[in-house]
Order: sequence, then structure tokens, then C-alpha cells
Amino acid sequence: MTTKQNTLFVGSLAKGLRLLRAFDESHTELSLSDLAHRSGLDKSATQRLANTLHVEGMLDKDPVTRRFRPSHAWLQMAYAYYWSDPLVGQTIPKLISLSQEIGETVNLAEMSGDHIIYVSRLPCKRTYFAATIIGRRLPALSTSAGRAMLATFPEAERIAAVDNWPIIQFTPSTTLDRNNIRGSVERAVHDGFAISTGQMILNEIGVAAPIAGHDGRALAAVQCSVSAHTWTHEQIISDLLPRIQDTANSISPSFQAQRGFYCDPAS
Amino acid sequence: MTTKQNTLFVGSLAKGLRLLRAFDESHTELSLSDLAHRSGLDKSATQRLANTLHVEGMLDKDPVTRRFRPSHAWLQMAYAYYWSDPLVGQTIPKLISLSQEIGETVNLAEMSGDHIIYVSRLPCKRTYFAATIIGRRLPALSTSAGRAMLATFPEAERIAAVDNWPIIQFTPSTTLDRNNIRGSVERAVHDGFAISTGQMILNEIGVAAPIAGHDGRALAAVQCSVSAHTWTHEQIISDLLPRIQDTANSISPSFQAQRGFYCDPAS
DNA sequence: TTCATGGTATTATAATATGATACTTGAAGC
DNA sequence: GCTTCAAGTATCATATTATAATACCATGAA
Repeated sequence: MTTKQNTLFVGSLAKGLRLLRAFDESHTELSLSDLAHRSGLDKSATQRLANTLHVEGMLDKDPVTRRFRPSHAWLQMAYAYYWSDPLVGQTIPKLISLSQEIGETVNLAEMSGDHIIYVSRLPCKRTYFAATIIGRRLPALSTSAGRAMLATFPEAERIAAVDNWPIIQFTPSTTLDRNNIRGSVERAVHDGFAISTGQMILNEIGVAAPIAGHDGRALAAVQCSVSAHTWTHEQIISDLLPRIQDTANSISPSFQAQRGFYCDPAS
Repeated sequence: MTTKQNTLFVGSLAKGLRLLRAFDESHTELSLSDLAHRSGLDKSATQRLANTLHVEGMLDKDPVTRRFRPSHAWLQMAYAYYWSDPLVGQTIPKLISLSQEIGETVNLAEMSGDHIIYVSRLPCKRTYFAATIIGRRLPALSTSAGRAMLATFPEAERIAAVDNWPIIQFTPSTTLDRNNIRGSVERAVHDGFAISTGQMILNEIGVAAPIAGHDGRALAAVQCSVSAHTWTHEQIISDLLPRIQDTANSISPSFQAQRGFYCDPAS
């Protein structure tokens, strides 16, 4: 094993990254053997790599339980990311204004392959934990932001995406029917925004407007999540949507580099 | 070079991490040779490691400029971190309430060695970019949060910290005089909170209250940044402080694991 | 054109990571 | 209190793997 490609690929580094990826929402604190199991590496390899990550400050180690946890370095990586993403700098102040204005949670989402990722979040109301923290990746087809962005893609791409991109059922009302999703996306093509209901959590409504790229193709979106208990569809359209769209339109991704698409190293 | 310790230390992995650390606020997009220079590795090593990081999805590569940038994976690491930090989950809802109540930017800071790191931020007003994003690490002695936490440490530790921990001058009014800082910390011991003025940016006032740990020692703090143009010292004490302290006191770090302190692998 | 810089590809070499094994610790069960 | 087991730690001979020198190929400047 270990050989993925040759000579330009450093296996040990890749294995180390596998250890980092072993941590997620349901695996927050891992023992050596947990790490070994989850990464698929043997005990010795795990031992050496985990120790290296610990010495280098990427993993904290509880001196008594001997379990590993993500260190503060993981947050510093987000810090570095923010500076490198040209969109974030000009978007955050506008998101702040928007959230103050409408008093609801607003997010900046970006396309990341066939998923979206929440890059910036400004929670205003109490809500479930995952909705308040950045870096969450969700299947694009199941989110208002994903559909709003996809709607700006050329028709052939849209069709292919709706047919092939992944969907996961989060709630009983998560849409699994791809024809249904196609309808939602095509409506967004016409309307210039997307609305979704109860996709990630029940009684949650998402509204999203795309941030147009240089060629019209959106790689980001301004998104807003509200409760179906306090907002009707009509109120959202009349009170929320205009401000969300204004915000999205005021952001010009000058030169927006592609993200999430690999440039094949073999080219 | 390369040998740091033996047999339990995987050099290639450590070198790969050095490439990741080459990115920061002023180095957001690096070419192969930039990476080589900044990491101190030779051209070949940089090539192999950077390629590996790219293939593994940790670095995006602009197909035309051939420059590398942090990928979305860097945000996902923050996501995993949040789940692993036991404080964040119970703190965020309370920070949201607090920020809605006072209408000012509130932060959750944690001690990270001799620095503090902003773990969670809820910006309410337009401010400078670095103050709106998470993961920023600052010398503890130069921040209200750092001083508030330090004030909960045993006297001997406080003294040593004020004498030895690093200070960097950010503004003309950043306090460089350690006696002055000692005064501020000792005042915080008595008051149970810390206030600082113009340490990171001019006309900015920081107020912080410690979140007590199981043994009284605080490893986190609730912090609030306001403008000296709109708030007087007295107003802050009477209007802001009580609510900040209430919030901090309502958070019980049940069992708070140590962070940022290495448990010596040789032990 | 030539030169220089930066990125890419190849290769022989040995240094490095490997993983089997043995040792240590501590908690669970009897 | 003793045994057992699982999990963490340490060691070491081996060859697999990373290395770094070099050559190659673009691109842009002089």
C-alpha cells in the first residue's frame, strides 16, 4: 500500500493528514488506538505520526487520559484561510450590516466541489450548534445557497449536477427527489435567488442570493436562515429578500480564483 | 538537519506542516519558490511536499499562476476544533444573547501558552478585519482577556508571567512597561475583570471577565471591544461590565482539559 | 535572439520511515 | 490481592521511501 503516485508524493505526509481528518463532529477526542482504527494505519505508524503531530503542536494530548484532541493551531489555520480568501474581506462588513438590519442569522457560503461550505456566519438568534460555527460542509443540492449558486451555471452543468451530485437525508423533509430539486434550481435561474424549507433541520427556511463571479458564474452566496414559526414565505420575499440581494449584488468578486477544483498535477 | 528526535518523529510530516505554517496574514498566496524560501526547505522537498498537500486537498493551486493557497479544508479543521472544545458549545448561545443585549462585539478568548486566541467572535459593528475573524493569537499581556485570565493564576505564576511573557508593540499606546502591566493584572485580581485601552488599535477599549475553571484558574474569558469614541470608562463599568460578568459566570467549564501546554513526550 | 527565473520531471543513493516485537502501565474481573 | 487484558510506549534490524542533484521545459525580459 501507501503508493498512490510516485516520487512526487510523500506518503508519510499524506498519512499524517489522515490522522487529522479522523477528527469530526462525532469524534472529538481520540486515543491512540481510536486513531489507528479510524485512519486505517497500524499501531506503530499511528504512534509515530501522532507523536509528531503532538510535538509540532497540531494535537493536544491529555496527560492523564492520553487522548488526542485538535489544538488551537486548527483555529489558526482558519485565520490564515480568511486572509487568503479575497471574498471574505469585503464581505464581512456587509454581512454585519445586513444582520444588524434584519436581525437574523446571515452566512457567507462558498462552492466547494459538489458541496457548499459556510465560510462566515453571524448568528443572531439561538439555534443549533452546527449552524453557528464555520467550516461546515453540506451537499450543495440540499441547501438554498448551493441551489442559488448552481442556478448561475450553464444549463448543461446544472443538469449534470442535479443528476449526479450527492444528497443526504438530514430531516424527514429533506428533498430526495432530484426532479423536485431540478425544479427548485430552475426556479432560481429565473428568480435569481433560492429558498429551501426544512432541508437541514425542521422548520428552518433558508434564503440565498448568489454573488456573481466575473463571468456570471457564482462561487459564493449570501444566505439567511430563519424559523418557519416566525416568518411566512411572503414576509421573507418582501422583507428579507431585497436586502439579501442588495448585499449579494454589492459584492464584486473582482478576480475570484477557482477553489475546490483540482488542477490535475499530471497536466 | 531534519533530526529533531528519533524514531518516533516523522520528519517528512513535520516538514509538510512547515509549508502550511508558511501562510499567514501577509502571505496569502505562495509560489513554489516562495514556499521554499519561507519554509527553509530546498526546492525538491518543497515540490514534493507541496504536491502532496495539493493532491490531498490541503492546498489549492491556481492553474495559471501556479501559486498555492489554503484550501477549504483549513476551515473544516476549525469546524472539527469547535466540536472538540467543550467550552464552545455552551458558550456560543450565551455570547449571542450578550451581543444582542449590549449591541457590541463580544468574543470568547482562550489561553494558549503565553498568548490568547480568539475562539469565537460575534462582530456587531464595522471594525478592522482582524477583529472579525477567529483564530487570531495575541500576546496575553497586551490584551484585556489575557490579563483577566492571568489574574486568576497563583501569585508566583502571575509574577513570572508579567516578567517573561512576550509583548509586541501594536500601537503607539501599547503598554511596554511591565510594571504598568503588573499593576493592571493585580488590579484585575482585586476587581475580577480587566480593562485595556488602545493596546491593539487606537481608541479601542477592551473589557474582559474570566471564566473560572474547576480550580479557580481561568483558561478562557468573555471579552468585549468597544470604541472610546462612544463609551466612557464609567459607562463601561456601569452598563457593560455587569452583563459581561454575568455571562462569564454562567459558564462552568465542568471539566476543562488543559490546552496549549505540552505534555512532554519524553515523560 | 539570449538569458534568467520559476516550475516540472527523473534518477541513483542512502537515509529515513517502517512494523514486528517486546516492555510498561493501569484498570477490570475474579 | 492477584491475574488478565487492553492500551500505551520503546526498541531495532531492514529495505522501502524520501531525498537532492540534475536535467528539462516553459515564459518573460533584455
